[in-house]
Amino acid sequence: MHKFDELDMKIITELSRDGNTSVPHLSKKLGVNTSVLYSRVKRLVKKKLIKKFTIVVDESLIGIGVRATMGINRDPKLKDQIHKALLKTPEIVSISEVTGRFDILLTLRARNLEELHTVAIEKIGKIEGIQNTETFVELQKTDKDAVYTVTE
Amino acid sequence: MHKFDELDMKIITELSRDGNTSVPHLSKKLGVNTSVLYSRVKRLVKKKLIKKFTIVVDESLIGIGVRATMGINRDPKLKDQIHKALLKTPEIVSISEVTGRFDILLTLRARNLEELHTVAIEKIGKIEGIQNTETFVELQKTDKDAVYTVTE
DNA sequence: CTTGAAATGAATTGTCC
DNA sequence: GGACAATTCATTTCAAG
Repeated sequence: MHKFDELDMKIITELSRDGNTSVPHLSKKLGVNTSVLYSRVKRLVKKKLIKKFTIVVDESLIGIGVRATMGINRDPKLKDQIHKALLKTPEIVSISEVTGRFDILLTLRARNLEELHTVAIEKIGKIEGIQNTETFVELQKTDKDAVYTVTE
Repeated sequence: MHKFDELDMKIITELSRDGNTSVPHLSKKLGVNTSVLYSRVKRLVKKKLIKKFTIVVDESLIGIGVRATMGINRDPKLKDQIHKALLKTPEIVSISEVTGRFDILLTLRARNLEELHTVAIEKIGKIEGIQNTETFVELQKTDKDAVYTVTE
């Protein structure tokens, strides 16, 4: 995979930090011509290295006070219908099938611990085929800024 | 917290989906005046409900073949220095302190299983005060689009 | 306070080197 | 890939409802 070079990595690193900078501004920062940067960004979007532009929302400001990860074991025969049921649960943010002690790891958000508890017991715990759940309530989270480099 | 209304929620939902739409375009979609939308977006950024604009990168295209979650138990006395050591490990994407069976959940990325294994054993496992680790390799992940609504 | 439109300024595209 | 000119678009401002 030699499709992307160092400049591409710099572009996605910068856009990860601030996806709203204008191309002319970024071109000055990176010391490349604006025309070049326009075609690069367009290419990165076209090749899907940039999947999408988005925003990061501070959910604590709109009443989301609790985030948690939940480990789940399930009946393998009911895999698909469980996945569908999880998709329908609005408090679930992501669903990962994993190796190891659990079959699935979920990321959840809720207004408070009580609501989280209700979701865990009343909604997720009652999905047919879910054998046991274990909840890890997030106390503090640190996200790192992604820095991309050429690796191959 | 009655600071944000339905229009604000629509704005952040749309910008989550596409953080690159122009304000005039969005104003047509939402049926509100551009002037209104300009002041709204500015306010949302100022109030930090929109933490930042960013991009989503498809890491599989640049050689990141494996993602995993790792549960860790640690010596509580060495909490801070462990956190620092984890911050320095480039393969670690996020660090969450949690309740339950583990003290910390990490998100990791690596080029392949071998590299993940090396990071787990040689880097993370050798940090002083880390008592045991358990790795959950991601086989398949589903992320949901966030949809924000007024909740209070 | 809200809307819309006009004026400004900046971003984007295309062309040529 | 780089420079520039032509164009299009976003943004601010202002005036009227």
